[in-house]
Amino acid sequence: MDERQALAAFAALGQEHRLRVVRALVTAGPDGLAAGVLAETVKVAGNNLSFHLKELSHAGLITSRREGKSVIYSAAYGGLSDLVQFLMRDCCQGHPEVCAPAVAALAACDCTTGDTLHA
Amino acid sequence: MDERQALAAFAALGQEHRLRVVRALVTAGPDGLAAGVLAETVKVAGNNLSFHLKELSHAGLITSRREGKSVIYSAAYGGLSDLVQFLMRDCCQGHPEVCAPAVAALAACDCTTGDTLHA
DNA sequence: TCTACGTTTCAACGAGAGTTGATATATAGG
DNA sequence: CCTATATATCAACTCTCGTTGAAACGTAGA
Repeated sequence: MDERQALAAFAALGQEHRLRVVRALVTAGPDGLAAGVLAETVKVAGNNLSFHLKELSHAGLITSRREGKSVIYSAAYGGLSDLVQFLMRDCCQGHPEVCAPAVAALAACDCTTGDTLHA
Repeated sequence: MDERQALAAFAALGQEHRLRVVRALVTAGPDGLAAGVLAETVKVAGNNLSFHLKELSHAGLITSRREGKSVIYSAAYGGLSDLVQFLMRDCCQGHPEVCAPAVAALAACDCTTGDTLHA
């Protein structure tokens, strides 16, 4: 992930409705949510949501697939992972000792066991 | 870190000049950089940079201290760490298995040895 | 084919972000 | 005290972003 991609991703997440959409999709898991359900969840008009979904998709944070009349959106976990790694990679430049605590905190969140991180 | 703080942080990072400032400060380490040096580094006019620095500071991503005539800015590693943890915590909700690869990738970046992460 | 449903696109509007130039504040030296 | 340097603040402008309503598209069932 280069700076341009990271910039688009951060800008996409720096908007209330879009951040809520991403969180909802991340929580929903790989099955994702239909656009209509998502609209109700984040309380945004359908046409407006469509605008935000396009932006999130363009930023590589979500993906979509059609299922009958519905369009199902789901989180692009790879994109989110890349974004986290982009932040951490920068953090490691020059003075790696300063971000070691962050890595330690993340390691404490053992995702394979389903434990959640309480920061 | 709650949603409001994360929103402010993402919005702050979703701007070209501000993202460059943060990266420069993160790379510079705890010693930080003077406002004037930062202005040259990111090629932004001083008064304009001051505006962005205030926003980054308000988002909890950087800190400042005065040293003589200069004001030295440095990265708020805690704030950045919180942001990463905010993303990962959400990722762990509901379907933890999907973000396990991200955690594994971060664990491979052993910051205590100075290794950088090549994503 | 016609209708209903779900979603997307488009143009227009209003609000807010980012930039610029001029001005103000704070510190150090002569 | 006066000047120079470094940074911050302010008002004004421009431009982009987010929202809205109307219309179009695409799909499924009668």
